[in-house]
Amino acid sequence: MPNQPDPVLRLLWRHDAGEPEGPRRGRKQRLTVDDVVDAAIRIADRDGLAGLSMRLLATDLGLGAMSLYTYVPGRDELLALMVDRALGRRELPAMPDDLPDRMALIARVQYEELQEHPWLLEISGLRAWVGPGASDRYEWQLSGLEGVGLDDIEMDQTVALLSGFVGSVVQAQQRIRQDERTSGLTQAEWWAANADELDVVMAGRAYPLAGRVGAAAGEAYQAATDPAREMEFGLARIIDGLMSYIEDKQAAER
Amino acid sequence: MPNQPDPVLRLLWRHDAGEPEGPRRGRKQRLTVDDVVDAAIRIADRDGLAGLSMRLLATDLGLGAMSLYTYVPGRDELLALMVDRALGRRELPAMPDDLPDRMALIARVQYEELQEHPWLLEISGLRAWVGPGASDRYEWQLSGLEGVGLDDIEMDQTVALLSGFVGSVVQAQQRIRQDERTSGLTQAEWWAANADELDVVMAGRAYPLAGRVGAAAGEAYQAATDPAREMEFGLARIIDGLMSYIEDKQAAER
DNA sequence: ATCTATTCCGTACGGCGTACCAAAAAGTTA
DNA sequence: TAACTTTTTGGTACGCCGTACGGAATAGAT
Repeated sequence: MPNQPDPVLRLLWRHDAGEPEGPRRGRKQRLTVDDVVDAAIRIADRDGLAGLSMRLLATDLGLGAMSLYTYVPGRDELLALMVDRALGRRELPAMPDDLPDRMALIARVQYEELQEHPWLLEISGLRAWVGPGASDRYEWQLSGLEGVGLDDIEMDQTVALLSGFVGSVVQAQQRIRQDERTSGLTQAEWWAANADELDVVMAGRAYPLAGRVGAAAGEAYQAATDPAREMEFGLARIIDGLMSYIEDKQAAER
Repeated sequence: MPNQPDPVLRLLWRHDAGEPEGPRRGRKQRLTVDDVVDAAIRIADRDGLAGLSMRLLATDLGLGAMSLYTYVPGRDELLALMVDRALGRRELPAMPDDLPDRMALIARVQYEELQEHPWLLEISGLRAWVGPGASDRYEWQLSGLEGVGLDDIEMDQTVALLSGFVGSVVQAQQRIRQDERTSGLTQAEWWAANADELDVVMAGRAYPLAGRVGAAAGEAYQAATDPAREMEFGLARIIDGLMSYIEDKQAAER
């Protein structure tokens, strides 16, 4: 015996339950759900998830705080709608012919999206709702991997591998940005200001590799004008690994 | 002119500023910072970051709420201490001889740790403090990659690639667990209960690939008794890609 | 004109992090 | 021993948060 279907699905897919058309009773809503979600995305883009409160959003929309709850059952559901709409608003470019290029494109789209909507990475304890945006995106990602010799599970894992990697790169970048914002110092300035203190505090413990590598990495990321460069190394290795797996598999089948 | 050093560093490294030794004035602290941090980790392991409030932690320790603030300046700093202590408490196994094994070990340690302390993935907006636990860990990770032909920046990026990938795998696993917890249904049950509703709500939109692949992936993950298997595919591809890069580089140098 | 369904929104509750302050306890000094 | 100084302790309170509740306003149906 199946349970009740999940009511949030109707909202995600903007499916007005039951009512076929025509005017309905009661007072009219001044806004649409999309208005609400778009405003929420705008705020979160600027101030992060922590800066998005129901009261602020309501005020921003010219509503009383509690009126929001006629559009959306609660904050978590609003976040789910934001995620799906952010995914859905982006238009998905045509897949190129070359397979490695298709993999890189899947990663690049994810990368740009996370740059644009950093709060996507802040959402962690939330359920993974199936909405139109997520579905379109997943379908598009898979279309870049269809027919190359991967089985279904491998296709899913490949998508997960590519977008998971991008997520971790952007998260690392954002942590750096966060450090600079809250300390008011650039990475270089922070290390300069704390070098003596670190010497004192480490009190004899030596980090030969970490010291050397950390300094080199710090300088390199500092100098990087184009932050996308930080992604290149890992992405190239991943695509290499995927391509050689696919080629081996094709060779074995022949 | 350098700014003031960061006061949290003293705390992270448990460096009692100034006072060399001997009895100090004033009332004695009933507990140590480690007591506080360990209790916080215990709570977060069980209930997640959302379940860890300052009041609850204080009560758990037999303190009044505000007494916590003599051990720790605030909640964010407590989280930083928790992260570093969680990293530091794990003992790091010796690196094996084989390079691919060393890479796999770096990933496996990260994997086990995130399973043990899922809240590590919930911490996102926080600064990346340099503590003894993080430093030991980074040094250990780098020791597995030293002398194989990678330059410093590549070593850093390789560590980031491996542990970033593991993070995304565990995060995906946890999202599934979260879905099952809040919906009260297993993945299979949820899809069964919502299949009809999804048909209605999707209203003609077709997802040929997503439907096929999603179903296959869902079944596979369902059946997986050992969740570590979900990591194998991606990790194998990454290590392949890294190894072939290193081998090419060594060949070019010779 | 009345009824009913719906949206709007003011008020309020419990929980959060934490600022502030007075009381308690320990070492130092007289 | 008594007075002073320093530190911990913990009660109270402030301003946020998400949101439950209920009454007022507004729309179509009768």
